[in-house]
Amino acid sequence: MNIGEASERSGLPSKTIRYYEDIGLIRPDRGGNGYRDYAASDVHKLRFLQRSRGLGFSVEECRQLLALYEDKSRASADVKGIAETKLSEVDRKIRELTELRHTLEQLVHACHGNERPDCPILEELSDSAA
Amino acid sequence: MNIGEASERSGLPSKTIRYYEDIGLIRPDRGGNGYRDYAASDVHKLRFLQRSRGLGFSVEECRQLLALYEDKSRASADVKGIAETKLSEVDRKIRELTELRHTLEQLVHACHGNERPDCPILEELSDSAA
DNA sequence: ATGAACCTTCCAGCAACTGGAAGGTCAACA
DNA sequence: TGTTGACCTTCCAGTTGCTGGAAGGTTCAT
Repeated sequence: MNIGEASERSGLPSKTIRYYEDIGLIRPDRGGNGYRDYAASDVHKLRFLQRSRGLGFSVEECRQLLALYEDKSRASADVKGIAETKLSEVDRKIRELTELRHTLEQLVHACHGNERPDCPILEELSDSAA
Repeated sequence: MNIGEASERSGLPSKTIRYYEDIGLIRPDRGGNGYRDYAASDVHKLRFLQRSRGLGFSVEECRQLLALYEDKSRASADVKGIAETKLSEVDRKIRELTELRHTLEQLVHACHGNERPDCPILEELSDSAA
């Protein structure tokens, strides 16, 4: 498929997809006309990139995460170690988002309809974080 | 407190803290010597920024989130609307991270000790995502 | 065969830092 | 009291991760 369809299916702008090719994250085929030709597996990777970038992983971290799925020759111990590291990062992010969610929910429910003279939620948020 | 201590307490590099001042996210006092002087509430905001940036919110989104806590004059309906929007973003991020967590866990448990000829987890990940 | 809607490369600009130079401040210690 | 070292200051340049636009080639429907 062409880049436009890959863009639509992955949720990434074509510009970003070309950029990801520039920096070596994906390597689509090329048709005789010079157009990029994306396989379904490329779209999978792109969607994966779209989500993991949105979740605050750097491009280099995404490269590592992608490598976990792609690398078929690397020693398993390496893969397992990296996966475990990423796993604990993901857990931390989930915890932090859950705290943020709690805070926002309180804000929606508690601070409505009146002029808050001093909203205590910032305090609470800071206290609840390590 | 000086910027070094604020940095240590918030987990943000001094450079980043000065940058956040440049773009108007925080406004610490200045001592007679020209040094920035951070209050505890500044550190709260910095820690909040540190975490929400790490969770994939843009600086502008962080500015909005901070404003939710700081703004004491804005109409409640606005605050509530913004908070609800952010709440659904946070929920989506939590869902996505939970999926990613599941995937990584499978990778740690299932793909150990052998040369995987073809790891099916990338497929699964892509299928499970909207 | 011509126009719209694609695609290509290249280059410039923006967002969000990050590093380094050049220099001022402060606390301690010979 | 001076001077050393760890702070702090501003400023400017570089990096990352895109993003927009120009200039031009391809495809397809009318």
